[in-house]
Amino acid sequence: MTRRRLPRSFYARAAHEVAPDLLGQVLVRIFPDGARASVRIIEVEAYGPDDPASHAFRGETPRNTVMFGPPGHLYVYFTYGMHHCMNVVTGGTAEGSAVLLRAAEPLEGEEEMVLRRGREGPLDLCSGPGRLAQALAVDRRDDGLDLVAGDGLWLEATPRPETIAVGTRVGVHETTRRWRYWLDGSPFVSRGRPGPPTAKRRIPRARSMTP
DNA sequence: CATATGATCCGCT
DNA sequence: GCGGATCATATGA
Repeated sequence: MTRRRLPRSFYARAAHEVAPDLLGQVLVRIFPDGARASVRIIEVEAYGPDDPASHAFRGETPRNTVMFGPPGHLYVYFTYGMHHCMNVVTGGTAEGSAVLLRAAEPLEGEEEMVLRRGREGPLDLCSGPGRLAQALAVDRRDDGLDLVAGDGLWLEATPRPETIAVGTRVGVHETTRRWRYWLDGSPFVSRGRPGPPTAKRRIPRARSMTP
């Protein structure tokens, strides 16, 4: 199967527009040792400008510098003393918006991911932001990585996915911005369970975003 | 400096 | 469902 890599223009839109379009897209990882893995994006969350839940809300700091750079780069942060989380920078340069990758479905290289995770079973490999980063061996060395022009990690375009569910973000008590999106009914969603979806939509993917 | 906290995960109950 | 692990980061003294 031949797929096109997502172009910079895909990322250069508002986070809450990019987020649902990321669902179903394939994230490809080439590990430092050359092994390959790929996963299908199942769940994401958008973080925009003027968003109190965003790491960028209080301005640029050494940690979130990448968020204020050009779109299409990876923002990786370390949290809870033991987990890494990966984000895709969106919007315009210096806007400070991004989409958190929360869960995915293993496609290729499951053996590699089992090794990195120390756990078996496809449901336990990438179902959660910390798990996903660990399965793909992503850490702060990957902070700032270019998803469009770099090698090692990139996203490939796929046909439009099934129904998208929408809900509130994990750990964010706010009902106005329902910026958590996942593929409805997928068993690969993370266990940060905010309850049932508050809406289901069929979001047509822009023609330029599909092969 | 000191301290509070977190876009989490896991094991146990 | 709950609490512990474990530390970078941000903030205030």
